[in-house]
Amino acid sequence: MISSLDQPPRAQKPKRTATPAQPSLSVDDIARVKVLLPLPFPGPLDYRVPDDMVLSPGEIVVVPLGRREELGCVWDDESAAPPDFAPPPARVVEASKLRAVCTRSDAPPFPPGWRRFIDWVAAYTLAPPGLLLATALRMQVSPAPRPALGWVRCEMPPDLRLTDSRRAVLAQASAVPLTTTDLARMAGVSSGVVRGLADAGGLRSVPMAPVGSSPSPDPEFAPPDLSTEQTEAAQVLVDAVKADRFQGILLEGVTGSGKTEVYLEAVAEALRAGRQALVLLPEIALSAQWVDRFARRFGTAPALWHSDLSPGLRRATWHGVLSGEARVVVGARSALFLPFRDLGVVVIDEEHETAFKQEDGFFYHGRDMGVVRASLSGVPAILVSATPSLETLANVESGRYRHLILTSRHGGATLPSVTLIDMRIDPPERGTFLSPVLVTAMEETMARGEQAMLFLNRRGYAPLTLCRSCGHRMQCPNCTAWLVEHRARGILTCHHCGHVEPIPETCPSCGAAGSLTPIGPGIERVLEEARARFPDARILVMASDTLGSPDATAHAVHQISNREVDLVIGTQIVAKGWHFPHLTLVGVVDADLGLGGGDLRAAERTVQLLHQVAGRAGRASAPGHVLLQSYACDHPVMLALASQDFRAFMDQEAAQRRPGHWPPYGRLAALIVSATSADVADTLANALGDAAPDQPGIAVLGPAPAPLAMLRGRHRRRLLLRAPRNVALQPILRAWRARVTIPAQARVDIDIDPVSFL
DNA sequence: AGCACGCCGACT
DNA sequence: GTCGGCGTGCTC
Repeated sequence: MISSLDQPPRAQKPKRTATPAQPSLSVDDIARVKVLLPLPFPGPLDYRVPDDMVLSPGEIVVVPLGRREELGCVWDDESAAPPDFAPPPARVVEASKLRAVCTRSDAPPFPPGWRRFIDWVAAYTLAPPGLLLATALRMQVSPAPRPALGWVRCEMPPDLRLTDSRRAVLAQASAVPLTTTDLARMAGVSSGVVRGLADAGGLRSVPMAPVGSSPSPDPEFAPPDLSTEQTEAAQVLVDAVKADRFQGILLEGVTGSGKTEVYLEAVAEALRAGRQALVLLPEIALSAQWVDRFARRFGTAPALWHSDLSPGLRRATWHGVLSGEARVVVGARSALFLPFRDLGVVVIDEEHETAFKQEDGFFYHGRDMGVVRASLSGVPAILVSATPSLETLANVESGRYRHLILTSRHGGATLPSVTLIDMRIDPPERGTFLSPVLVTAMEETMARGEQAMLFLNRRGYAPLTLCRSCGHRMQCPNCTAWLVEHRARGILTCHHCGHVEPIPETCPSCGAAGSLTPIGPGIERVLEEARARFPDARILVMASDTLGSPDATAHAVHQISNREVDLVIGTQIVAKGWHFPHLTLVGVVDADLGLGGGDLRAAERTVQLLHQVAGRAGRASAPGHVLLQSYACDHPVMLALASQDFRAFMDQEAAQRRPGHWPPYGRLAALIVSATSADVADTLANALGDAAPDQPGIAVLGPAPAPLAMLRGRHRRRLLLRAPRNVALQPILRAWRARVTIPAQARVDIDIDPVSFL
């Protein structure tokens, strides 16, 4: 739904040729350059080039600014953003006003594809380009670069005690040094195991070689054993990489169909061509199993990129990407902003995931920007999903993307059966949340020695705490949200701002003692019920707040694969692409949960999430079964899940969105007004409402209090702009914003292509 | 983002 | 009379 796809950004393709640009001579015969500073300016500033200096775009320079000096990046004379949404040109500063560049750094320049991407994203999202440069510069800065140590295999001391975890570590260790973290992650154990093994003499420590000299992934290391269907799809992807031009390709395949193995062939082709590959994952939690698969295919681990890399590794990876020596990067959406020198392919795995949408400070969609990144580099973008987003399907339908489909599960496994449990007919006993039908199925599954999973996308014990005497509801002081009880920790907490308070003895409103009652189930409460019903079952809880680190997640996954667990109870995190071979039953505790709230994409999202959860069942030989507890069994979402006819469901969604020009058949932008005072927020929101654009075809909704009217102590109001697809929103939004004065205490954030309506 | 300038309250 | 609060405004 982004205009790049209407008008693919022209891949100005003097790629692979580092054009040492001529410093442009202006009419007044003074050499000037544009320099982008890491500051929230509307664009780059002009500087004079000293006579004895030659500068090329992308180079890092020090320039004077006011009475201080700043680091900046020599910028291109022309914005790479298409004219329909590029910012208006800045007025030219008189030659006599120009100040001279101080010094030029020897650091390698930022590549042209990267610069075009920064320009494009800034123009598209209405973010100051300097702030994007600022994040890029921050990425490479490391306060404490310390020489990392890695572990390699060595001769075993004869008295070494071997445990299962230690064996797993040894199986991953080789002559290639791996850091403690990576080794633990790959083995699915905690880093303590690695340390313990090393202390016992089972591993030898060597200084890590710099990233550049680590072995490149070898495209011929272990070619996969693919089915006919997979081979055909892989060939198309390989050809697309060979073709070396932009092309959008949707790789759709049922859960367990081996999509990863297929797109890794595109990565292999990029490697053969001596180029780089970027694989975007929605959340890095997926990376442990992913890295494992990658290493089996290519003989070495890829470079990882996510927010909590150690500073040293981050810096090394950043420079490896810039020098071209880091060949494959797998990362979260921020990896888009790495300065790839010679990108050969971009893969966006789980493209339907809303986790790709960044809405923190500045707003962009990682999936869409991934496509733009590929497009600006003139290379294919491969979007991968079992349940593609409506946006991507619309691009397929209109012929902008090519469509590859994998219809069968890999290795002969069959898709799970999906059955609805009508909670109006088979309700759970009073005070419990599992229907007798589900309980029976769980008993039978575990009796067969197979694993079961319960899914509930709600952390904590209960989502609402209510006083039975006066009806008071425990609410967050900073947000328009209920406080969620976490019984294990004895607290009430807000899932939006992190506010924590102890569970009070008496009602804070009427003072009644023992009257506070938990309402509704959270995952802890389901655990309590499961423990009571299955006292002998080995139960594992998987929730983002109980797992904490990637290490802990990997360990949990390992336990499940190893059959150390009978029952898994989890939130959203269990829906990721995990492969659990012994899991045959999935019970969804509250299938209706995501449907409330009036969100445009609530239905689509629920189908995608629940289908993804269902896909965890029956991935090996034993068939899988999925039971959905619902009070709305005739809802289109439930019918789609039961029939597994997603195409019909998506067609229906499309038919609902098309007439009103809702995405992907129209464009949306949200203006989020926020201020510490409700008055200031209201005044500004109303002023924006009065100054709203008045053009045929363009609708403005609001201002209205944001669904979370107060968040982290700030009052929020929203306005929504809707326009037909062929209208670029950016000029309209720029003009709109310029018509009002934004007081210093308030902020207006612009969210182009909003996904969440919070 | 910094760092100015600028215009109103309690201090040597 | 000055030191200093942080409210607008500029930086090529």
